[in-house]
Amino acid sequence: MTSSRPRTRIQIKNRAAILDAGLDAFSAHGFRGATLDQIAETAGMSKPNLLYYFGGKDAIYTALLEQLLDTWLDPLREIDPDGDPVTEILGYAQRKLDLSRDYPRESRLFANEILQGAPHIHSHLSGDLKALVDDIAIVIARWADEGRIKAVDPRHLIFSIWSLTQHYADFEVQVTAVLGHAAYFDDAAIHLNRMLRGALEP
Amino acid sequence: MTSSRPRTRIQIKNRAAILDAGLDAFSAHGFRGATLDQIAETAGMSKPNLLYYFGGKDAIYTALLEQLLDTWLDPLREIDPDGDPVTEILGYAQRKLDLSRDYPRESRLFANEILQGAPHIHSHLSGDLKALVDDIAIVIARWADEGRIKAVDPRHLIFSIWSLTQHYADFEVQVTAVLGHAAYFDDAAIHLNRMLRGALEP
DNA sequence: GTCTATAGACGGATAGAC
DNA sequence: GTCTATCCGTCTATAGAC
Repeated sequence: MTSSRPRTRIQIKNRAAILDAGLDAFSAHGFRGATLDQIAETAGMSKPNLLYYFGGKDAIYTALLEQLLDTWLDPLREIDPDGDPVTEILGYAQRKLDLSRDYPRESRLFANEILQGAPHIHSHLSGDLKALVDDIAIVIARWADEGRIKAVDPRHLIFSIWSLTQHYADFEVQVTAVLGHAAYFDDAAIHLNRMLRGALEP
Repeated sequence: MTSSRPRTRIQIKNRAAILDAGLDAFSAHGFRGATLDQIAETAGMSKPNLLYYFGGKDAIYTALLEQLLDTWLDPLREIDPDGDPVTEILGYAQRKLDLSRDYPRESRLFANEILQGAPHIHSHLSGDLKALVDDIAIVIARWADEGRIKAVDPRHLIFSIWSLTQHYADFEVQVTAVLGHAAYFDDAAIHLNRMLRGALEP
């Protein structure tokens, strides 16, 4: 454990408020662009009080990233090697799209971190993430070999699903501006389903 | 004109050095995360000297964005409404992928700006960009109506091409970490070609 | 055109009273 | 646990010599 466990109700409540405010700030401005003043104000407490709960700016950011990485890859782990290939891949894409709709701030936090060179999580990318992708890539390659989906580069297919789905959270401002309205996730789901089906079904 | 034209050779050279250094900094850290010290050092001059050429941090950033927006949409404008639909769309995707390969910093500059809410270019998105996408969407819709490509949501197809191609510049660190190597653009081109062909050909 | 020096605001973090 | 006051470093930008 890097930090002591919260015990009292007020500790739990304040830590949660800080993390939520931090997510607002870091996802909107990146690590260097966010300020403790801003986070403290959003969380409804003074800056020294905020620093009573977290050792510093870095500690808040790190806690958010760890929390995120812990759950961000779950949809990928849920792919069933024994399931129907098209169903499994489309289901994965849908779960990722759901994440973009339900947790856009988390998506943008992650995007900011990667965009700026992933200084805090580089080892995670070439460690856990690479290992997991390698595993799934074997499954997808087998499906292609068996002719159950079209020939496809497994890793680039995964990149495609990441980019297609995360785009709706990370570039939300642009999507909304171009469409002229904000409620686009149902249309996006239909579109992605059709596109991926066309690209994958033999 | 918002700024006086550079005249002497040394002015041209210094302004170019500043813009290049600014592109480095802003694309890597976002607007608020980048510093003038960093830009001045990369450009090889003192901070006051840098400010002799540009009015301030904002002026450098704005100049970079204007320069970028001016050329960023050219590949989209090159789509020929009278050409072969699949060829035109795949050609567009390839041109966008070339941009990600040849101008990754510009892609990340744009991504940072959008990710952080597009404060400097919001009017451009709902103005010029929306108008251009609306035009192309009509062409793509006609192609679909004529049965020359599969039924597809034109605007979401454009989003898909943007996300698929820009991902290779914006998430370069992650792509490299997962693949274990850096020279992936040829593979990406083959993959995108196959995927889009499968998704589009009737 | 380029520099040193510095103003003035803001950033993260701490001291110490309550 | 929470606050006010404050330290100190960094940031953008300017003054003014050369």
